[in-house]
Amino acid sequence: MPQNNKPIPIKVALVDDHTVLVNALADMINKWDGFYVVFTAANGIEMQEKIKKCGKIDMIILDLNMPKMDGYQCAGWLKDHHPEVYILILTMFDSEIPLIRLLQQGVKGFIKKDIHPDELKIALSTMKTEGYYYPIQAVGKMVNLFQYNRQNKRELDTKTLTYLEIEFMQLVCTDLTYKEIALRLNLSPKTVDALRDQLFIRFDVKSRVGLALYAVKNGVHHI
Amino acid sequence: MPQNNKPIPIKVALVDDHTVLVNALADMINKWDGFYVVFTAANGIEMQEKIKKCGKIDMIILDLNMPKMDGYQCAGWLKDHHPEVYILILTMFDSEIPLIRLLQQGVKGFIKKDIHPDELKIALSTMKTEGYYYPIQAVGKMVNLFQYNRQNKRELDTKTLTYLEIEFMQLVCTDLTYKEIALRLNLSPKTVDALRDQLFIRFDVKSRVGLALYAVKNGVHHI
DNA sequence: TCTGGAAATAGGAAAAAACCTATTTTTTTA
DNA sequence: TAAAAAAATAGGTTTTTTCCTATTTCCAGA
Repeated sequence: MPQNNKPIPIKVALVDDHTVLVNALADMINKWDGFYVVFTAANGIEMQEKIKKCGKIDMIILDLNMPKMDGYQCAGWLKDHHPEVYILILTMFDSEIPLIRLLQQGVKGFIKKDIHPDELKIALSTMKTEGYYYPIQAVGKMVNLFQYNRQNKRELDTKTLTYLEIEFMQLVCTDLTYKEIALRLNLSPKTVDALRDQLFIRFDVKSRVGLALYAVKNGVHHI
Repeated sequence: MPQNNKPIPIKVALVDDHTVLVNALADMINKWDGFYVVFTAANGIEMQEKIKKCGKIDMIILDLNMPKMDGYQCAGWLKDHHPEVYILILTMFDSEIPLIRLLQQGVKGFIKKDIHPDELKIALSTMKTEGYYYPIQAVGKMVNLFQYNRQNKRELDTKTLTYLEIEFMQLVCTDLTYKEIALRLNLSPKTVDALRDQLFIRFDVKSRVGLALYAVKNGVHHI
């Protein structure tokens, strides 16, 4: 079939465990000019299978919170096996913590679920033309990251977490005691105490429960 | 315009803070025969306004987890002001705790977001013809509720919570100590201790963190 | 109205969490 | 490379949580 002057549509895939929503989204995107949904999947495993079966895609929209294989893991796998695919993360929470991790995984876009469909279309179009899309808030965070790296003003940015801090926060969300967490992290219990107290101040919480809920809210721990 | 032999479409409203998704859902439902989306809203306040402006609706689909006014509160308000409206709850988590509360608020249907669109259509159609829709798992829970009420076999059903337990679980998700929680609940600290220990066993957790995460997972606490 | 079971209460002990302050080690960068 | 900053560590104290075991109170059903 001749393509005439119409451009070849961008091949999109959707991965989200909320099946109703992912289907509704797919229908919507299929109606847009220049986009075509190749497949939808409910989790990372299904995504891997369908990529093999359905062949090359240009863009993939990932939910961050999914069972089995979450958005980070999906992004990591895609980076390793299909680095040419543009990744857009669609997330529920207004989390700022995950940004570094997402950038490290080669994610090209990031958008919250409470946006208007028009903004999603803009995000996809921008990814197509510019190669990336980040909302203005995320751009601000990125600027902070650079400032942190250059000026070492850690305390100005309470939201971005180091890899150790992320590991610690995930262990905070378990039944392990701090002593046991210290063992796991190969740190002295006293170091873990200090780490915790520092995070109490940064996240403005007063107890381990506060830390755990912060972790969930910000996508560090998935429930 | 003459309606001929076509039945009058059911007027549906959607309330969910994830704007992209709610719009995609609305498009999907509008394509179905016999249904017509009157309005969508991002939260309970918006819902109240639009009900006044857009007039009578037949059915409303509510997300359980929303900022400002959540699904329970929306359902409560609707029960008081528009008792004739059929309420379908669309929820993210496979929560079983909220069932009693939803039933008390007069909710006529309950469905998870990980279902296939066809099942949503079935749910809406069934609500139209039968007046209610509950998936088979929820029906099992209801049977349990009756068994609890009739036989007092509390320990058989670890999932359903009393009003006090729900209040307690919500306070567990704060920085309050158990002593402070006891004060709020007008109970002795020792009673609160017993309540906690009992919930540890029922939910198979070993610490307050476990309780808090259980609360989030099961829709008792909204983050 | 008696009674079995659940809810509420209690005392006490051990463990863990939270909160101080201070020193050593490592890393950064001027 | 020396100074400064950050990370890791330490000792000790207080508070809170967790875990026992038991008693009292209350309520529904035989």
